[in-house]
Amino acid sequence: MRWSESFLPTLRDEPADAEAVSHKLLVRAGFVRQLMSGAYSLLPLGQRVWLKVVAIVRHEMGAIGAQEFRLPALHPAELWQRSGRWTSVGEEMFRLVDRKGADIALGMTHEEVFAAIATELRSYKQLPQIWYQIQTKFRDEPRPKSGLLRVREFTMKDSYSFDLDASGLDRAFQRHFEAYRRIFLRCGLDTLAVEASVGAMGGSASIEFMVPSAAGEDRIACCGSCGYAANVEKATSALPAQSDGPGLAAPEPFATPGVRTIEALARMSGGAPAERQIKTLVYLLDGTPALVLLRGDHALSEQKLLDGTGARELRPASEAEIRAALGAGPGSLGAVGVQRLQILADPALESRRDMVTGANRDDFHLRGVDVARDLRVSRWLDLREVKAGEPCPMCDAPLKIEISIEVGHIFKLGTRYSEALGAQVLDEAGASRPIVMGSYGIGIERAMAAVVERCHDADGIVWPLAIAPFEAVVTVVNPKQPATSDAAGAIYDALRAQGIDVLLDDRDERPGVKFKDADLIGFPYRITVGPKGLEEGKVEITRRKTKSSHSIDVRKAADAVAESILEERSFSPGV
RNA sequence: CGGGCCGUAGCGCAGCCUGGUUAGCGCGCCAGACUGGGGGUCUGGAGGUCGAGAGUUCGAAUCUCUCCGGCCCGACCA
Repeated sequence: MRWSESFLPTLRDEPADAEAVSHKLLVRAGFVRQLMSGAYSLLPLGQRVWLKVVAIVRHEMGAIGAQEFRLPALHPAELWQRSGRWTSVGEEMFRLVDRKGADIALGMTHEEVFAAIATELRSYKQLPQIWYQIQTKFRDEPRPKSGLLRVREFTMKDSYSFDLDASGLDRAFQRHFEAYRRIFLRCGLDTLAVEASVGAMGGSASIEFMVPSAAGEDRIACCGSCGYAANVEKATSALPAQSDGPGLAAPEPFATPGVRTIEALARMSGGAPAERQIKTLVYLLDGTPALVLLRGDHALSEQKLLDGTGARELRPASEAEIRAALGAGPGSLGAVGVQRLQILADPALESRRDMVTGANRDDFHLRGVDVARDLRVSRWLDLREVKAGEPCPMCDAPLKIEISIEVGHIFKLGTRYSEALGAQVLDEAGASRPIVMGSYGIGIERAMAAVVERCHDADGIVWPLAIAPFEAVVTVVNPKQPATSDAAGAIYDALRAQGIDVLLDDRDERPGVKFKDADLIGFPYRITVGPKGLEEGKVEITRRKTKSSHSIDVRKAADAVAESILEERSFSPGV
């Protein structure tokens, strides 16, 4: 392709307000344009990258025996009502009404539709199956942000596995795990596979593929020593055992005027350090109030509370609701003597003695509380959010917390959707069994943006060869001179003849403009053809990644670049 | 949904507080000239419902109200 005949608009200015580096670069270098909040047009350069990522995904999905489908984005409400998600997903689903008055959804994921097709499976002999598609998803995000990283319309590769039993699911899950590793590696992304909350998707286990980046929205806890890694929504840590004194024969109230916080009680004379306090929170779980107990210096993970209780919805109780439930305001709450409410407690409190907690009477606390003796804990649940520096649960090395972008997520779903939609097969014994499903997703545009977040420098994007919009650019320094333009044209033709994805920058621009644009867009190889070099029969080859360049005989340039590119292409990542 | 900010040429912005010629600037764009290895110089030019509507006023980009759109922080998030 000749640049002079193409629409490849680069900009001098960055978009205002944008925070994410990838977004600024993708706009400036002419890959994307915003249409509205959360909806982006891919320009020719963006589409080229998109197609290359998709090609890698297709290749690796094919390699694990997956078959490609193409499902509608328009879904009948009835299908989502059958799984129960018509109501449970809430406002995140785009909904519309057709001319006949029927409720329609724009698909945000396709468990229901694939499960509906899977009802045609009749025999265990037809299993296992892995089905996938690459298709547009619609999610009415409350806050789209950071360019392509969080949008309302995007492309997802979503696949679904169908097996007779849990061990079959384990195999499909493992295959996806390995395929995802390869996909991201081939795209130039080092991902961290982390244990994650299954969230509203349901199921027994899930793993997220995370790319560490400040532009991310998830925090993950990881151990540099043993490799343990988990989303903070799921992560745990080992805590040193606390040794408590014998305490008192019974809890003893004491006045704490004006003390409303853990810190204030820790500072007060006669108070107690945060790790000797019991933090009492009141939450409404699907509308029912419950007490949530944590050590004073620990923070609640709402996702863990959600996952641990199986509640569909949760929110902190209002002050009025707290008063109605416990008879005191926040700051003086405790679980001692509470009979009617469910009490959920974090294991860090187990068998602690001589603790301090609120007395359910304004401006009073209790000391000498013995958890086992004085509290009627309904359930022990891991509720604590891990903090950086706490010991790894596997090896005790200190954990790090990293901000990351979620580029892929794989779920062991189980039979939730197959039962809801009636997808079952007869097993060897002739018994009907619901198909065991898994679901697996990759956000294509988000992966593209994640690559840019990771691969850029002060001058622009540094695309990995495998997904660069072009593998090379031939920059003609003075295209008006027949000698340079002919030499550049010959190199361009020779590269194309060898199957190299090459762009000819034959624009009538100053050299500096072309070099800046080439760096901004991020072509992995640049061949500079100009009068200075040609006087000696030379052209220059520059690697974007290293900014290193060398002169080479003009007749050898095309072959040298082609050879280097073909060699780099053949790179096939291990797992 | 709560908090903050912003809509003026393709992009980035000034002007608004204190209403008053023909609404400006930089980049980009078009024509021409000089130029030609890291966003060059000069000359000439095109391009605007000042987000929309209503109001106040002799007069509104500017003041008031309503609405729409966008960004950032938080909440939320498969």
